[in-house]
Amino acid sequence: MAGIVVQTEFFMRKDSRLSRMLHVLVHMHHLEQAVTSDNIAIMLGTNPVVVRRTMALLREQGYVHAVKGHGGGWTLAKPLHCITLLDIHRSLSENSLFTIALTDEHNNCPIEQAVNLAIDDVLNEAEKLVLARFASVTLDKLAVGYVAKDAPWAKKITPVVE
Amino acid sequence: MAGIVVQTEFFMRKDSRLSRMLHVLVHMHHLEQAVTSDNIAIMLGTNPVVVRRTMALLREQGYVHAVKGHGGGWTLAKPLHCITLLDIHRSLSENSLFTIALTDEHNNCPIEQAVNLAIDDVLNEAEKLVLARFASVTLDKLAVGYVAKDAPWAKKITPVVE
DNA sequence: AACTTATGTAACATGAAAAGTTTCTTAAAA
DNA sequence: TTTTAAGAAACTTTTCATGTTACATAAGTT
Repeated sequence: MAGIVVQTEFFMRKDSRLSRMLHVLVHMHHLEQAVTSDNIAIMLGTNPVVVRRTMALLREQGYVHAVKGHGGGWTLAKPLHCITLLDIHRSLSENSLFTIALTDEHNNCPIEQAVNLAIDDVLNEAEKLVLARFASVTLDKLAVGYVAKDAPWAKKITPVVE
Repeated sequence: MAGIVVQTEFFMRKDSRLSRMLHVLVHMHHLEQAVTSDNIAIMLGTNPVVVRRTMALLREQGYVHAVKGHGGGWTLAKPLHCITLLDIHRSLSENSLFTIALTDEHNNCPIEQAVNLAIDDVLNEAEKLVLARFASVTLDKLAVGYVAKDAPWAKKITPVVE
């Protein structure tokens, strides 16, 4: 974040985990019960192992809670208004926000330094803006008044008979 | 750039072409003679075919000129003060600046829409900032008073004997 | 004309990390 | 004991800038 970030030979694919996890967290809030990795996977059109892997990063930071066994699954560990986009973003990745990489082929070339500095200045400012904006949005602002208990990925709720 | 950019399943590695090409263009200005792809490749620590492939994108936009055959090579087609960082950036890529991708797993889910809109708002504003800054920097501002005629990648200049 | 130098281009291989998958272990409730 | 669920290890897949090999084309030199 400070100075010239050198990332030659460092590659990164597009990362949709932020979008996916925010989506999941808001649905968890509406459901108000534990959701299994299998159900989340169906919801996201992916695999439960992918879900566990990604959710584990949120668990490590204390935003969700996991319970094993029958009736277990994932629950929110904090109310949505206590979680920001930045919290989730930071939990998921420490990588650069940008697809633009600088070079360090010639550490002593003043032209390369001038080029990298010019690019880095711009990207650092843009990153600051993104992080500040992310910090200003709490997840409850994404929670529209919607409950999808009947959606195909929603956990089947055993009807209370009689 | 407008609305929600949907890019599930679209991946992207880090791209150092902007940094590399700016570096090359400024050096070309200082050298004031045609530079071969081989020499640029040595300068960048890469392959002449990679150089041709990338430089060709700049040639298509009229920023550099290529001459085949003996004594040929690459030259600037415009003075540095007529080229901006944005010009080069646009010549090289139409891809997203960001490593963050949105999802479109559920086009009709208002939560996904709210999530994507929140992220997209932030990224769009950051992108505007980056492009505006890139547009404001002309390459002559990167051209420090440096000439590296003796650098290993610099074209050997036949000394004028007597 | 033959040779040399250079770009142009096609057709491959490579590398990194998220994503996807398979298989197994562990824990907890029924 | 069986079922349900997370946890985890060990893979494969995917994308695209990058790297590489090989050959065609063009232009100056001898």
